[in-house]
Amino acid sequence: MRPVEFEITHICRQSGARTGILHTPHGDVETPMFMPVGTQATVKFISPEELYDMGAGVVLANTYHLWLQPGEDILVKAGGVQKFMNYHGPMLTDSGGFQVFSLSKLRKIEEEGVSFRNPRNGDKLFLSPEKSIHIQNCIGADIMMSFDECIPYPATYEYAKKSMERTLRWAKRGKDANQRPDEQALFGIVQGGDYEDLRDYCAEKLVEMDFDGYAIGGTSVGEDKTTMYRMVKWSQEKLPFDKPRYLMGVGAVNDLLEAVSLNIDMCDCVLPTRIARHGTLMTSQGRINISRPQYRDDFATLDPQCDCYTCRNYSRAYLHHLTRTKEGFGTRLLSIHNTRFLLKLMEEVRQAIKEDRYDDFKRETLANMKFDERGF
RNA sequence: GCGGCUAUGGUGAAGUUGGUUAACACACUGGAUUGUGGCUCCAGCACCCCAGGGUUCGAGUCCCUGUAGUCGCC
Repeated sequence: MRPVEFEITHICRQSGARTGILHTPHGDVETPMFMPVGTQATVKFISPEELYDMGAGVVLANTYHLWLQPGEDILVKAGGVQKFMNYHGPMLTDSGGFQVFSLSKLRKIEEEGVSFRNPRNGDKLFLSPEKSIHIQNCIGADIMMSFDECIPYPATYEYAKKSMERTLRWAKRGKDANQRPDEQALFGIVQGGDYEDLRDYCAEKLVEMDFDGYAIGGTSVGEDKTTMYRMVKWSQEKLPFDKPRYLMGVGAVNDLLEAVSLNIDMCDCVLPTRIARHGTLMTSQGRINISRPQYRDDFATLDPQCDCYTCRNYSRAYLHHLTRTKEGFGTRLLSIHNTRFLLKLMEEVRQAIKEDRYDDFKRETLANMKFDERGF
């Protein structure tokens, strides 16, 4: 018995997309799903109670950030991240691989691991597959991620190949280092840039190592949509059908809908919470920047089709006012809305799959939302 | 009434011995944001320096008059 088991519940006769249930030590969640990101053991501005209320399932936390602060020893003393932050649903930790890519200019990637500087204070840091898994064991989330290298786009074939092969070796080392394989699942991550044979090979080798699930990494790093969807497609062709597939870092509406068509079961993204902090909202009629002057005296509901706490209780004019005055409550209300918006979108996705009309749903949803090519 | 001081965009204000595209900040208006450095980043925003006249090759910068504000005195 694995710590995390995946059960496919329906395959859409129209699209081939699937619904499933992810069974975790902290409860079952339906897929396809969107996972809110709580980097520092909190989804910024949203309480655990609010997360339950809006139907959140898996919540992410970040190995890199929790390692630096408060430190993995504190997580152990707390009895794991769920107890620490009082969120009792399933959780997943990213390995820190992406942070090495995104936060640090001064880094040196070697076979043993990655040396880099803490961009905040200049401290010398070193992260390796073993160390990442050790910290993730301390954090204690239901699902852990392999420590991988996320390469930029574009990358040469030679570099993408070299990096992908190293990511495979790191995946093996991380798997061997896992001290709690019966309590915490571990996912492998497919890399390989935008090269079909590399993605294909990487997936095949990861499957030989037999992970609990498989993720697709190295996307949303500056490539265009067509390239990204190709990368996803190439990555998952060799993946076992009955294992969960996780597309990392994707949260634009059109990307989520396309990912589901490609049999992706899980996605996570900072997008809804990050853009909320800057006043941008996703609604059923398209994107809104609530700070614009036109909303000053707009007393309508933010999104009449949304059932979130914000839309049930507050007007656009009030949200505009809170945003202009930089009140923290405004940030909370906008973050709640955007997060619920994507969770609800995925509820509708699952319903459409179960009713064998996912292609129709995707087409109509994109038409109604009038998002631009970015998809939000 | 007399004397001094000041007068630059929506706001606070830089503007060197008069010399080119009027600093900076805030506000404002757009935009960005995809495995999170929350309160960020990028861009735009004074056809003109209270009004009028003068000196000068050239004036926000010098001179005169007016106006407004401000302080002091009667």
